[in-house]
Amino acid sequence: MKCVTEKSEDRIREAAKRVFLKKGFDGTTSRDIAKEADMNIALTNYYFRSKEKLFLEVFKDVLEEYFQNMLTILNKDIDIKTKISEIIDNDFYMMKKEPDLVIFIMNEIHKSPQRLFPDMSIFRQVRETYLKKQLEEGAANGTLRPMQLENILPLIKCGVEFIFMGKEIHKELFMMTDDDFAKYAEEQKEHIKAMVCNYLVIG
Amino acid sequence: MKCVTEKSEDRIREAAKRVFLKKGFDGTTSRDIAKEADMNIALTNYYFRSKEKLFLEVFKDVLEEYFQNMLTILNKDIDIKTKISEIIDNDFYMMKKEPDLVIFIMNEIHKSPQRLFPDMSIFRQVRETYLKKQLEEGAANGTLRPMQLENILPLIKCGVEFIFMGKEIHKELFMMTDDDFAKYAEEQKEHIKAMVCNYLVIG
DNA sequence: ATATATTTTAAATGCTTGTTTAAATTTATC
DNA sequence: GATAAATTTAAACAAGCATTTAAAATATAT
Repeated sequence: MKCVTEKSEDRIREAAKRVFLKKGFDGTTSRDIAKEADMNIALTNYYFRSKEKLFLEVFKDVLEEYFQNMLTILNKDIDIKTKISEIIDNDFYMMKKEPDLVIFIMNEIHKSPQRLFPDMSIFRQVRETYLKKQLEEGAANGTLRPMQLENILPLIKCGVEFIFMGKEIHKELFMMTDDDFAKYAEEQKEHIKAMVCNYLVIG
Repeated sequence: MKCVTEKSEDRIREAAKRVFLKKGFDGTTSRDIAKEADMNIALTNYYFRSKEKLFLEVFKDVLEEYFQNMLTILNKDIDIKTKISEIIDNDFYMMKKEPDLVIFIMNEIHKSPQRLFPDMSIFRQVRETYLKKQLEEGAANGTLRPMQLENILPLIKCGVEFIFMGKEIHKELFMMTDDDFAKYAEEQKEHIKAMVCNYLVIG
């Protein structure tokens, strides 16, 4: 049933995002997208010229969605333990809200990296956050273990993202139900916070 | 050019593994596999009945390859710091040797978990290793922070696997060449070892 | 050497793919 | 309200898909 208040182009873009996230580029057909948007198949090419171009638009949005909230937190003027905790909490929230997002990004970039990095100004923004300055100052005055942004950031993010990307294999491996997993993930989140802070913050 | 000493069935299986790992199930065609094996297209179905059945055979092998070396290390009678170090080194070695393996497993299971867990006796073996006993004893005598296998194991594995799965995005994000990344990954490996050991081992 | 079974082949099957066409319909402009 | 532009539609396109067929080639057994 069509929502008349919304532009067709946006309807297609949003439908495409849902389908691409779930099935990946190779697993998605133009007809899947048209059906999800409840529109004629020809309209996907009328508005976006090709499946490829539609995908690139969606992918750019998805990649920015992945970085945007983290970027805001990285630039906050808060102490570094709180910052790490907030990044991890945000990651946790994101993985629950959009369980397909990270594995989708990882997989699509892994399969064809060259095609997916056109401008990506968001990358520069991640490189130049306030956290970087905090790390330098902390290392200089001896409160933090000397580490670069590229070393600490993956340590912060990998824990939560890894168990959610591998949710089904972790469930099977450790014989967990969905409820078990939810409780397990909460435990794991606190372990990660403590482990990373213990390692980075001296004393 | 055909290798006459090798059975056709095995040639197809090995070609299929290479292509599936690189392109995923959806991105792989039967013709891709036949071409990689340098054999007639009809032979894939002559020996394996369907692309799906061939994939399931390959996937089972790949999943066992993922767990097998780790399983051996988990059962070694060595102290727990050494054990963690060996698991991480092994992960590192595996990611360099088979860069597509982990993201492939994660992605395929994420997309359709139910179809990929038939018997999986390897999972039980992972659950019942000597490490589990070491964790219980260490927690009992106060040398280790009390943790379950399902909590510590992902912490050990996520660091290395995460940066290699996201190799291309990390290269782009932090403006690294392949050589830069190789050095960076070595650094990161040592950070992970130290961080996990510091957290698990008391004192 | 001949008969049988196995393996390989080229060709064809019917179906799905991304994309395009041209006509029909709706919307905007004067 | 007529005309032009934008949008939507059903239908078709060629190409590629997984799979099957039946004949040819090869290996095996008698």
